[in-house]
Parts: sequence; structure tokens; C-alpha cells
Amino acid sequence: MAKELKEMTKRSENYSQWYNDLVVKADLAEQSAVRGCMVIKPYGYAIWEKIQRQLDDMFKETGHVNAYFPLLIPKSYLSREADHVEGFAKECAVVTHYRLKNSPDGQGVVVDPAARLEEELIIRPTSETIIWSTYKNWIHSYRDLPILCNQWANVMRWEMRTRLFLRTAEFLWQEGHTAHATREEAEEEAMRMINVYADFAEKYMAVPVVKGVKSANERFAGALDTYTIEALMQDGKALQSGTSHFLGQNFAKAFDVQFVDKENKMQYVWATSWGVSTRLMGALIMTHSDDNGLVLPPKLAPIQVVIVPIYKTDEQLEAINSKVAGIVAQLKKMGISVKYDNADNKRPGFKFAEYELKGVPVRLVLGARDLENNTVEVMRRDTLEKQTVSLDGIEEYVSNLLEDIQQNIYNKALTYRQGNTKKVDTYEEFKEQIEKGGFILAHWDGTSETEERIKEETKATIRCIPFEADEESLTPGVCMVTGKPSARRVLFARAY
RNA sequence: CGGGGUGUAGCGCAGUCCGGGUAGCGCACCUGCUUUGGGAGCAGGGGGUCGUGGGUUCGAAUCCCGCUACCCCGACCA
Repeated sequence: MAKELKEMTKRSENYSQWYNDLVVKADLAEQSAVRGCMVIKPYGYAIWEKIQRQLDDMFKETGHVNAYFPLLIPKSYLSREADHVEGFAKECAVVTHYRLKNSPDGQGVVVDPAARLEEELIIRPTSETIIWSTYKNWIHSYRDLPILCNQWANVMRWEMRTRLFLRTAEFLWQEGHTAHATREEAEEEAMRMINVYADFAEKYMAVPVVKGVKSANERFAGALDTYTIEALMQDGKALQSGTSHFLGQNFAKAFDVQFVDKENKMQYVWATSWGVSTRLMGALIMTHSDDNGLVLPPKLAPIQVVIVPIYKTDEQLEAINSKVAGIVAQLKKMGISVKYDNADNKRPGFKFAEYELKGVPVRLVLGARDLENNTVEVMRRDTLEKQTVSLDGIEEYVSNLLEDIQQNIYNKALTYRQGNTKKVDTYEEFKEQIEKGGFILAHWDGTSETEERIKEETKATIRCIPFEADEESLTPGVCMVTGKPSARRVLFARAY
């Protein structure tokens, strides 16, 4: 078994394979029989809940409220905004009938042809259209603005190819949809939310991200500007982890959402939308995990501390139980989630491996030997280091250790990203470097044609034009492909 | 939709061609004893219409034809 597991986890170079083997075993998720959809198992869902709760707090702090809109969208809504329909039409699931009937040949059921819908319904791939058709009724005056709504929901995109966590046909996400009286206010909102995402990624997920704006080619269908956070995975590919869109007046015009301003003039509303999905769990896994399994940041780990007893006799177990009870109570009081696993149907070694696979940040092991010495063995998941420490003040020790782990895995990921971000100046160099993976900062002439050509020839795309850059990167240069003038370096990578 | 691959016990696979002949292995599961500071050992046990429909044959997991599901690579994309 040990050997098999090692085989299994030594596959980090191929993440999709790794997901299927490791993550399923780690009880996070499994593919469902429904094409490209995923069943999220309890442990995986617990991680999602931690993500949800934290993000939701951050949304509330920035003045947002939650609401819910329908799953099904009339087909005609989708065609109101030209770019939007262009972007999503090809990947929509369509509801055409509302009834089944017994098959004439007596075998099962068939779709009742008499129950055809007059207008087909689309299962939402995103909710801009249904929300803006609703906002039309909510907005009449400048006094009705702004509207700052968020929705936690599932959406469906009939992708040609799916990947566990990163691109499932159905996925869970949140989508914020805001309406504003002025362009400036909407632009500020879009920027505010990409910053919220970046904060969340770095402070909670311990995933360093590059904030920036998308090029025209990579922009959201229907947006004037798309802001993004881009993370670098351990295999050298980029992962777009969250986006915030400044939608201008496109949807207001498409759905005729106007308000009367202070001067009694009709004005179209300005919009934003922003979202992150269960893809974040993919980012979490792919950024930190190692060959022993998941490594979770303490702030998002469903179980932060696991305690394993080691005993030979019932008397020893009793003694350990009562000792541990005090530690558990104290840790819980400090807001630390702790699991005491004294189940006697699994051996200690098995438990050690299992909780490492699940990414539990800290493990305490308490045996008869420790009771005598008033000590405990502490193992940290990020470095796998073990240390025997005194039981006096153990709660404080663990609390500090959790913070240390949170910081350490962030630093580790940041160091990795820095080491895999290169500046190149010629296209030959670029082609060579892109094969090695990682981020590349290079000059580009700003045209879609050049971007398209680079994508075709190297499979690399412009991940974003970063907001923050060193002075050299902001110095004008020449495009590595065409030699035309370039204002600054932009960020390239191969992406998921 | 193109190119490749795979469907055999809950999971992972061998057997499939050369050569058709009692359906196997590891893990998991059940029972018992011994174990417990890194995925326990020994002994015994249960579990499979070999993806599916047809054909060839005395006989098909194996050969032939069709269908189907899933995985990987590409086009598409959070």
C-alpha cells in the first residue's frame, strides 16, 4: 500500500492524472458520470465553504449584498448583447422540452414531442443577461443606484474538453453584478473587486498573484475592460484565478436600463461583473501540494490541527484522552479547528499518511512516552519537520506555528514564481524560454495580430498587462516579434 | 469534431496478438490471533453475465462486424 501510494503521488508533473488519483483518494472530488461534471466530496466541499465564508465577509465589508437569480435564461436574452452571445453561444446547454412520456415501445421514457417549449431556455453560463433584465425593473432614478449584488450559484458551460477543478462543465462560483450612475464609479468598483480577489488569494490561499488588465483578445465577452489575477502553478503554467469586468454601458443598452439623473436627464447605467469559482480549489491544490498530497494554508484548512494518540493499553488511552481533552478545549477556545482521532480501527502510521494526504497543517502525536516527559511531537505539513516540544504552552506554540506555515507556503510559492519569471527581448529567446514554463515579461506592439501570431506559434498568451511593474519593465522598447514600438513589457505564459 | 488509448470484483491491473479450451493478481472487504512512535503480520474467507449487440466456432474475455462509455493530445474556454 505504501509503495502504491508513492507511485500514485509521484505524478505531479501531470496534474490531471494527479488529480484523478490523488485528489479522489484525498476525498476532495471525483468525476461524475454526467459529462465533465464533478461530485465534490465532503472534505473538498468543506474547503469550498471556507473559501465562500471568507470571500462573503470581504464582499459584505465592501458594501455588497447577496441575491439569487434564475438558473434558466430565455434564449432571446442571450442575443441582446452582440459580443456576449458571440462569446457564450457555442457552449450553452439548451432546454427544449418540459415533459417526458412513456415510450410507445414500452421501454423507458422518451421526450414528449408535444411538450416543446415555444422559446428554448438556456442553462446559465453566466448571469449578466437575466440579471440586467431584472435590474431594468429595479432602476428608475439615480436614487436607486448603486446596486451592489452578489450571487452564489452554479453555472454550466458545455466545454469541449473538461479538467477536474479547472474546467468542469458545471461549476460553483460567485458572480457580482453592480450598477452605477457614473463611469468613474463603475471603474472604481471593478478595480476594488480585483483587489479583493488578490488580497484573498495572497492572504488566505497563500497564492501570490499578478494583478493586471487583459488584452483585447482575452477580454470577457461584452466587457470594455477585464481585470485579472494570474497565478503560476508548479508545472509552469498560468492559471487565471479571478476576473473583474468593467462592462461600460453595454448591458444597460442591451436591456434598456436607464435612470433619471439629478438634472432630470435619461442616462444609461454603468456596470461591472466579477467572479471566482471552484477553480480556486484547483489553484490551491496546484500551488502548494507535494508528493505526499495536499498542503493547505491554515486559514482555509477545514481541520487545522489533528491529534493522534499512540497507546498499547486501554489505561494508556484513557490517560491520553484526558490529557488531550484539555488541549482540544484550549485550541478550540482560540478559534483553531482541531480533530482528535482516537479511532482504534486504524493504526497510527495509517492516520499520519491520511492526514498528510488531506493537507492538515499541523499534527500532534501523543504517546505514553510523552505523558511521562510532559511533551508532544509536533509535525508541520509544509516542511514535514517533526519536533518534540513541551506540553506547557502548547496551544500558543501551535497557534504561532499555524501562522508560520501560512506565511511559509506563501513565501515558497512567491520564490518559485520569482524564479520562474523571466524577461526576454527576442522572439527566439521567447520560443526557447516558453518551453521551460513560467511567466515571461516581453515587449509587444499592442496589436491583436501579433498576439494571435504568438499564440499560434508558441501556444503562449498574454496573461495580463500588470498593474505593478519595476521601472525597467515600464520603459519603452520594441516588440520582440515585429520590432515596432512597445510602451512596456507585458506578461506572457502558457495557461490552463 | 480530428488524432491516440482504455473498458475484466469496490479500486488498480494481468490475461486479449504470435497461440480460442476451468477467469487471475495486488489493494480494499469479512473472521481469528498477534500487533500499534510512519500506510501491520500470519492463517482462512466472500465477491466477476470480462462495456454492449450481433456473427464465426463443439467451445469466445480472446477472432470478425456494429454500437457505447471513459481517459489523453488538439481546436474552445473561468
